[in-house]
Amino acid sequence: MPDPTPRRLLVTSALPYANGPIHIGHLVEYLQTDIWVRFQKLRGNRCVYVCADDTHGTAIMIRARQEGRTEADLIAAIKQEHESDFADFQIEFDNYGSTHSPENERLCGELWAKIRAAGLVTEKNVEQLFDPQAGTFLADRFVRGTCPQCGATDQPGDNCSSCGAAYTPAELIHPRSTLSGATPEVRSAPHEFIALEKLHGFLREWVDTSGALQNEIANYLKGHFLGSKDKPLELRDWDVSRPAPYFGFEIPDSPGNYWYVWFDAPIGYIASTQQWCDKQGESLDDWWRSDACEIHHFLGKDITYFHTLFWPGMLKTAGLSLPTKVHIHGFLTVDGEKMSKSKGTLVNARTYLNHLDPQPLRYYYASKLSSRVDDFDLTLDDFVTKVNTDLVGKVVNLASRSAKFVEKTGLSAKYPDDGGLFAAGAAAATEIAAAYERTDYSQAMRLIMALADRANPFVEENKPWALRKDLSQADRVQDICTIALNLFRQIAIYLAPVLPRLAEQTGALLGEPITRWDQSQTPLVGTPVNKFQHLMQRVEPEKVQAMMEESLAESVDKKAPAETPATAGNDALTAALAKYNDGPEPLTAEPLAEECVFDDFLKVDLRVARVVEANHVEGADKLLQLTLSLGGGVTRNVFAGIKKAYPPEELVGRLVMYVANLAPRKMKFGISTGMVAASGPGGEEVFLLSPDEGAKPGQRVH
RNA sequence: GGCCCGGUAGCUCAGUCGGUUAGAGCAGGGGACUCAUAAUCCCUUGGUCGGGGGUUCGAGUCCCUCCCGGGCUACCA
Repeated sequence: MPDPTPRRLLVTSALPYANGPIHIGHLVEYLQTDIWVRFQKLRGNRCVYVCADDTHGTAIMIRARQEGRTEADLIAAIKQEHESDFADFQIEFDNYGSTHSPENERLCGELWAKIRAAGLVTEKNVEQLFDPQAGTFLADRFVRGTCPQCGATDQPGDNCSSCGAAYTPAELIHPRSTLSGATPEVRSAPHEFIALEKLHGFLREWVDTSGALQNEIANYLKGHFLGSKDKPLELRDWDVSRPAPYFGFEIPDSPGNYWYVWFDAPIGYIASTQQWCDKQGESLDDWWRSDACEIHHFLGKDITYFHTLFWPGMLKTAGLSLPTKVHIHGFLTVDGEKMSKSKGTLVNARTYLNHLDPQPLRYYYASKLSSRVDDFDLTLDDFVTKVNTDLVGKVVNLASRSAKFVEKTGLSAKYPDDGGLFAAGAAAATEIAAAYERTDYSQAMRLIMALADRANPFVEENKPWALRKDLSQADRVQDICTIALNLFRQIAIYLAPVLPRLAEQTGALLGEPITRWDQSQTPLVGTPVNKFQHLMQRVEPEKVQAMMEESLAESVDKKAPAETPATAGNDALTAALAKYNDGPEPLTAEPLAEECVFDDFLKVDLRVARVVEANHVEGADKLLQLTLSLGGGVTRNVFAGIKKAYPPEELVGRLVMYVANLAPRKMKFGISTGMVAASGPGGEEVFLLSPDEGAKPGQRVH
């Protein structure tokens, strides 16, 4: 049952920022959207899914600078990563663009002109901190200093994490730029503002009556920004420009000023549509200036503000279509906690893919997502059991237990009496479709699994494996498997938006591709059945474990270099570091080794040992021969390359660090058993390690 | 502090307009089966629906209040 008249739908996901990789939190949104888009296409609707990288702003500019490359270079590389991550998660965009595109620049200019013509633009001077060393204005988060209220040091530029006071970065005592460590100065520059308050009436009307927003979102907007009807709040002017230098588009009628990233980002939706239109020979007006086209935005609750006030305001002023629906989702937690880099729970898409197939995550998210703004939890144990039980145990099992019995005969010519199972499944299509339509995927998944729960007992009761032994029952076996496979196929169709690969494989198995929702209404009969192949692998807990470990390892790797500039933020630490002024050469010469686990460390048996003899070695330039005591009369013979740094007589009696279980090594002058630990590049610069007073020979170091 | 969302079985969650003995899946226990990726099927244990009060013939559901968790926001509603 397709919709009576095909709808035209333009669908967007929020634009990921070109400053980092896609992680499993982002994926909630792209998977939610992709499932919806696939559902719409399966239903026969005309649906176009556009997205783009969000590339502008100070953060990108700074990062490019730090990495010594151009912004264009940086954002091109990130875009490639993003696109391959999405593709490998089976997220299919009709167009994936960039906000740094000619189409976007042109459209920004067009919208800007309309907004200016409507009299909404005002100019005001803004005092902002300027980093004289980096030569750039500083966003609040690039400034840290001492809280003017409570005196806590190293606080962010907008509010104090200690006492909660709110202030401007200019009010900080001892402010410092986190970019250069320099003391910023206050500079004044003209900024362009959009007077949103002039659209107050329109926005209130839209929030109240358009039906585009979830209830809780409408409440939130009224509570925080619009105010109640009898007690309206004033909408603040929106600062939409940034002075140079800024990576973005220069405002044509305000030279030296650039559009703020949040001005050009949503316009990126239109620009991406434009690119798609150009490729398809379509007209942009049919998508952005047509009542016949629905516009659906999917985004996270963190950016509600931009998409539900500014964006409709901009669209309205520019004479473009308003969003039909803004689908706002909550955040992902992992094992009940906020995702955290340091805990490794903020798993990158690529890290996931290194260990697991995308379909389990697609299904798991679907089974948890509703049309509400609630957060939901990725419970790792639950993830494993749910996916394995539902998809492998129930759904795929239907095919895998019946397909091979009909490999030779194919499906029965006529659909047999199944006691109404297929018809009941067909009837469920309406309810399942309605759940998908309102993005209540968890409900859809429950309804679909209920079908699988009815199909398996059918196979159980009819025992094709037993009947098969009786040749006279061959037709009956074929009938039973025809039913089982059709029930399976019906489920695969319903799951196709979530599990596109399974749908493809099902199409291949039964010789008819799954392309339309209404294929669920008619059983397949009289067609051959291909050789059955595994349709899905179960999720092994060990792989999930390995993924989490890799994720944790990544977060540790990245932390070390990132912390170097970040120390500029901490007064006491900065002072301490300055006092000792240790240079970077040793670390540079020999970077930190790959992480190992404690068990790895334990493999090395480090012991305290006493040097009881130390002798020159005849004919050796660098070596001394040492006899080490581990106490209790246990001694070891070691050749150590420390001759140029230590005269033997100075060594006798002292304690050293001894690598006790190193495999003995035959040398020109004898066998060396283990080694003495020392640092330094070698030659005269060798520094033996010794334990503090009190250590005893033979003690293990750990 | 304000606002919003939650609290239902060990876990993850359904529960329509207030309507009979509160449901599912997983986990636990017992059994069956052996076609299927140790998959499947049948039976089964388990809940003062966060506490208290109220409205009602009847409350998981509506109202008040308190407690707990999460989110947003911040001296402004």
